[in-house]
Amino acid sequence: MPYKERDIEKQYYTIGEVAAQFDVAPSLIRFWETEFEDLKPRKSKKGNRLYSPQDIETFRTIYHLVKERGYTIPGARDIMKQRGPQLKEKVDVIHSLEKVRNFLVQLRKELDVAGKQQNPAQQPEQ
Amino acid sequence: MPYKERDIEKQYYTIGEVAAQFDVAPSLIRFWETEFEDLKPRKSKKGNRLYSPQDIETFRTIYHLVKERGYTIPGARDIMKQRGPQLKEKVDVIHSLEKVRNFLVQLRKELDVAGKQQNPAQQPEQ
DNA sequence: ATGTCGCGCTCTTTGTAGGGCATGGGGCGG
DNA sequence: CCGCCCCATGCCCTACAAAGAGCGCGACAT
Repeated sequence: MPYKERDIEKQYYTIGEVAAQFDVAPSLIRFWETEFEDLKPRKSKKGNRLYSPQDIETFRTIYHLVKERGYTIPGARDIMKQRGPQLKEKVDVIHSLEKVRNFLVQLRKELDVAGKQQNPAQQPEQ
Repeated sequence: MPYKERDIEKQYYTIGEVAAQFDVAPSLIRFWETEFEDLKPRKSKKGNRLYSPQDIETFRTIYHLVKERGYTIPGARDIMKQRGPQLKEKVDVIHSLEKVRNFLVQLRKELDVAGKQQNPAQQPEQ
């Protein structure tokens, strides 16, 4: 397993928060809910979707397959059935690396403010 | 004469033969030719496509990715650039790590120039 | 031999069904 | 009133298929 990060995670997110986090439209999240069995968030009494951190992970996996790897929706469904656990670890690793990257970017900002004179390092992409 | 000529003929397949072998329409093979750089068969003087065994292998790979694994065409193109589906996923991780490493190397350079600061960086949030 | 007819295969260009969402309307609740 | 709910419908590309035209080769007659 990838290392466990000590995040203070909210228990539930609204669809708007999830949409903002991944920069997608809420309609896309609702649409994927009709396409992927695994993406079934809780709902409040009123009917609003309540996304747990686990739901976010599921969404992230789908997002990775469809938007970053180029699977069709049926193709992504198959992969999630067959190689779900293995795949999840890879996605976790990539996500952890992205967090580290964000941290480093922030760290450099602080160092720039403190030192501020030399040419800034090129920021890693992706 | 029959021996030699038959041998030469077997070096190449027509589009109809390839289509029959994979049970697809010739139009699909031509379309994929416009989408995948690697699928460029020789052409006769007349302009007819001549598929070598290597071309057949290339087509088989594309067929596998698009029809059996469920990749989109852009997704399959990306995979084709690599040297194998499993390798590709490893390469993703390695590539990410290399980017982070390059960033860190550059960051260390900056720290050498800037000298030591006691400004404690915060843990990455999230 | 040689015209020529037709058939099968190919070519390129143009048409199109459906996948993958987005948008708009009407309603509700905090 | 803003944000979310649920539909229904709209709509733009992707991923091919169909249409229309041309070549070449065998058969058959000349």
